[in-house]
Amino acid sequence: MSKQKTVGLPVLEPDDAVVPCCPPLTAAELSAEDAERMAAMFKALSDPVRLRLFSKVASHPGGEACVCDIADVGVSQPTVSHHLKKLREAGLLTSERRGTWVYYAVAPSVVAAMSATLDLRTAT
Amino acid sequence: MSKQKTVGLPVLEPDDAVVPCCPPLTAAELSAEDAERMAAMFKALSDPVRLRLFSKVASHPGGEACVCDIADVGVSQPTVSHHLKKLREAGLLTSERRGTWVYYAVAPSVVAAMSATLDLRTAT
DNA sequence: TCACTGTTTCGACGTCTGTCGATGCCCGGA
DNA sequence: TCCGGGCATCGACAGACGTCGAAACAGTGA
Repeated sequence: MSKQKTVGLPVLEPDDAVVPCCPPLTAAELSAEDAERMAAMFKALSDPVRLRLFSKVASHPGGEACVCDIADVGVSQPTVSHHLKKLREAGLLTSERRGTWVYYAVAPSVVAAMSATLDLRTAT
Repeated sequence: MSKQKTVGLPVLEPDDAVVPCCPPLTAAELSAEDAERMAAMFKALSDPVRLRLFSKVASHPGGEACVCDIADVGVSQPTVSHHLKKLREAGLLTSERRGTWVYYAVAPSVVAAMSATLDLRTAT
């Protein structure tokens, strides 16, 4: 819980992350743990500012963008950084520092999992 | 802020509802208004209890269930009712009273729209 | 080395949200 | 008509969340 000040940016290891959690909601009742995990992902997108930030990253060529390119969403930069951190912690974005700038990119597998979870195709 | 219309709760007409809001997040930046609307839908699923309730309804045969069948999620009944109301207001569920019991059903179009919004297939 | 810029972290504040018990409304059965 | 059960609403409270300014950190260029 306490990432002190040792590393600049952990970037969230792919195998330690949030990935495998998403049976379709129609398949069976979610367990309490799965519900907790899924809710955290939806919560990450439950804020307009975060949604716009995510959209800006996702719609950028290559699915990645510099903070400086997306920071204009009507709130202060500390707030932007705060929201990007939330998206990172939810596993929806990854970050990478390249010289002066930090680039954020979508984590396709996690987003695809969310989409699949909402897939209602079950009975035909 | 901007919550003034309060939708009595009458089942939410299909054409007056929350439906058409969801371009894929990769297609273009969300406008502030669209972001607001989408965020509201994600927020409805951003709570573990709501997610379990929704899952219970969605996984029931026919995609509908009586409140009495799904109310066991570890919180009090007023709380269950409160969460179902939230899901209803977000357009994800519809409710219908049948005699003594109230049945909730998923609104497939709205859920499908959310799923489509998260679809990352775009650039290739 | 220093100065400058981009980004994150910190601390604080007001608001929103989930939760509960108590209460009220609606319906079916006696 | 009254009673009883299912569900919604009300009012209140603690905790979480979004927001900001100030400050710290990281890299570049001179």
